[in-house]
Amino acid sequence: MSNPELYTLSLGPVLRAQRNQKGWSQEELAHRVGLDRTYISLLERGLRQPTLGTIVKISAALEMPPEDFVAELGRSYKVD
Amino acid sequence: MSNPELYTLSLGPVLRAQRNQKGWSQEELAHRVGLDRTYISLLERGLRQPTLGTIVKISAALEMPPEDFVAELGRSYKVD
DNA sequence: GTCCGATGCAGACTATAGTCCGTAGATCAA
DNA sequence: TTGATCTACGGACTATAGTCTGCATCGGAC
Repeated sequence: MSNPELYTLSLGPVLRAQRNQKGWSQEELAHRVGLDRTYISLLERGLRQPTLGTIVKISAALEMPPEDFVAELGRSYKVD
Repeated sequence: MSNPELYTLSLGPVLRAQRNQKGWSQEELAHRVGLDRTYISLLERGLRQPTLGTIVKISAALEMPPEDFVAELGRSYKVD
């Protein structure tokens, strides 16, 4: 896990795509999920690794199964 | 999210079941995943909320798709 | 009885998730 | 041009993920 900017790269784009599809701003999504607006920004840019609970809350707000996020992440995840 | 001991309840048992199925001790799993033994114990007892990266690493060690963990979690997760 | 591998658990610690300010630049409408 | 909305980003902060050490307990082997 040497480069924290690489191994969450896929989550951000998926999150952003889903959010845009709903036509929501980062602020609107943040409000619906109960997170901070700047944190959504961090997630979309792949600068934060959310906890499982956060993923579940976000996906609930987006009406998207949480497994989809994880499936995306797993796809680009490199172990060392 | 008032009670942190409740909303991760399902992950622990799943993790423990998978580990036992492999016939591994907590220490052996911890070593394979690259985590601390006591932390595996905390996870199995539902006292910690792992990050996505941690889930992916654990499921990789268990040769189990990470989506399965999340599916289990989502099933018992309560919003508020 | 003792020994040993496995687990629970406590405390003190470090790393990072997540919050809360504020500012700046881009875009678009009036 | 001005104003409004959206997003990137910084800094300082709080909450919690994850480590490390050590000790207690429980079973099973002997």
